[in-house]
Amino acid sequence: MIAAQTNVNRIFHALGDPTRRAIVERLSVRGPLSASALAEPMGVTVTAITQHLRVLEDCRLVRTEKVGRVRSCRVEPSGLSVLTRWVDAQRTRWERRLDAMGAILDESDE
Amino acid sequence: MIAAQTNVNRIFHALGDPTRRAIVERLSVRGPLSASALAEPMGVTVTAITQHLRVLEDCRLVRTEKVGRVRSCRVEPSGLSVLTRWVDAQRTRWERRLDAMGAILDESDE
DNA sequence: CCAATAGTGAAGTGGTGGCTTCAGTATTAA
DNA sequence: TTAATACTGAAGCCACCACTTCACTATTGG
Repeated sequence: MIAAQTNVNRIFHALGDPTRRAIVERLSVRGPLSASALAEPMGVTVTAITQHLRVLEDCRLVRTEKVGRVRSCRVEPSGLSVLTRWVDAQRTRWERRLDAMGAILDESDE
Repeated sequence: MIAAQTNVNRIFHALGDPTRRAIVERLSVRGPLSASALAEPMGVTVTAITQHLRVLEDCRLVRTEKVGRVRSCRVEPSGLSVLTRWVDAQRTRWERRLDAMGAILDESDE
């Protein structure tokens, strides 16, 4: 529970940065890419990309693997489910509240 | 398009902050709340809440209305759909890429 | 009217985070 | 072996942002 909470925290924080979101988007379209391949069109240093990759990997949004001297990066699509689960939870709570309000109104009708 | 992009930006940034996410969560469970009612259990000043509310309102995650001297706040559930749309888009792209890879493999099989 | 309540605006502070440079390591190519 | 490539670690810089305090306005209850 608490672990899940902190993971929600980290995922939202991770995707709150445009560059990191761009990395995820890019990895979704083009397949596995190296760090330098990611850096090139983004206008940042490879060092910056490495740092972002660490963040994305920590919250399991991206999986990387070092083969030889190049780090191969790919999305971990299941990582996004944390996001959908959070959104769905909000929706459920919201609807539940509406239902409860409806029940109260019905009651006062009787 | 670009407007949508910047809105995605703002929504992710808005929800990247734990306090703001707590506000959204709390408003989903308990109905409309005042700024001070939001501040009380969060351990922050009412001023801080006001600032957060402005951010949440700017990206249409929350709707507030000042009645008398109290600002009544409620969630705008449609605001979260931007989030689900983004996640779905990533999933679609990812699956499309897998399909394309499959097609290539099929081709080389012939 | 007076006091209490609810919120707002401005300004300042501290911390975090994204980015850079630079100096290094490990791998690959010639 | 030498040179080039691909990345990594450390350290520093700077901008942003969450938060505070303080002074103020607007509303409401006695």
